[in-house]
Amino acid sequence: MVESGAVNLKGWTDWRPLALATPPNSAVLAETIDGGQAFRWQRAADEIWLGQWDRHLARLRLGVAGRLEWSAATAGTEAALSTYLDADRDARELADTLPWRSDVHLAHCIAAFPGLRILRQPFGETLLGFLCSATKQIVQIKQMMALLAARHGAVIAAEGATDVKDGGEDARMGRWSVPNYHRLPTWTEIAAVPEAELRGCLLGFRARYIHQTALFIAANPGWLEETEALPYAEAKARLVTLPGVGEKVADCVLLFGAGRLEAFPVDVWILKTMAARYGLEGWKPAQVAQFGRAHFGPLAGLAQQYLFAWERAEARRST
DNA sequence: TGACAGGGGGTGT
DNA sequence: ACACCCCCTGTC
Repeated sequence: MVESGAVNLKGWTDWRPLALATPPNSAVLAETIDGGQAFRWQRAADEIWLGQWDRHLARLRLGVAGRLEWSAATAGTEAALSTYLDADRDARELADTLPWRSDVHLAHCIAAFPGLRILRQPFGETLLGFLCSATKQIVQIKQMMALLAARHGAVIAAEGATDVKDGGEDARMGRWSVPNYHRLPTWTEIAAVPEAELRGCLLGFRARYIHQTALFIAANPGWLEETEALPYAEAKARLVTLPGVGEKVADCVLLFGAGRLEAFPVDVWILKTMAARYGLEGWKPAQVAQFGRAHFGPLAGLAQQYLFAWERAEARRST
């Protein structure tokens, strides 16, 4: 347990507007931050989201006139949030460059989720999240991340606000302590954690992959940063050399953690929807990925996210 | 209320 | 193709 560097904070800043050319509605906001790109957002109250990334702790809500508003408990979070949400780019303009004019289904997906964004998360954290993702649903991945942070990540904040309940494991264990917020462990920190303890964070067989990846990254300083800076194809080629990282995970890391919108992750959902909607029955994941990049173009990853959001909504409707 | 299957956003062999 | 882990969810 890492306890050094604790910062006691007085509380949250006032709510302030975050300028977005195309703000999301409530459902699109949820889909953006809690729809499978990121795994560290939770509903703190009705229509208020609490999220963590890097050393930041922030809240989001939709205010009057549908304005997105933020409040932070950490320093420097406004600029970091702007980067995280890729706020300088207009989601509608980006979507408009997709080939929706010749693709009716894509047009429906875009219309259904106006303002959907691709996040720009910290690269290392994104890698950790998607190493956890194999055959796991979002709710389970979020549990793994919460446990990794609570047990092995440095404390980033301790605050006594009453509008946010569970800061992590402490509350679940019924202790009296004020909830602390922890950042995710760095790769160097993970490298120092025995694999058995990682398993204790519900990682299952992923513990071995994460442990070995951590050892490699710790032994090769700068490797992650160099990888993030490389062109898409080279960065992906490097990522897939890590244990537990295949094509799908590498594409997710580059799409959601490096702003490489040409990355087109193909999971079982996309495989199914592409088969059904684009007549690709029997195609293999690599073939569907090639089709996706060719059909959707340089922002194929954004198209993928619209299709994914549509399928998730469809699945919810049928239950 | 509690046990019991079934299946899960992949990767490696 | 199948093992890898084991938690979540729905069901009886």
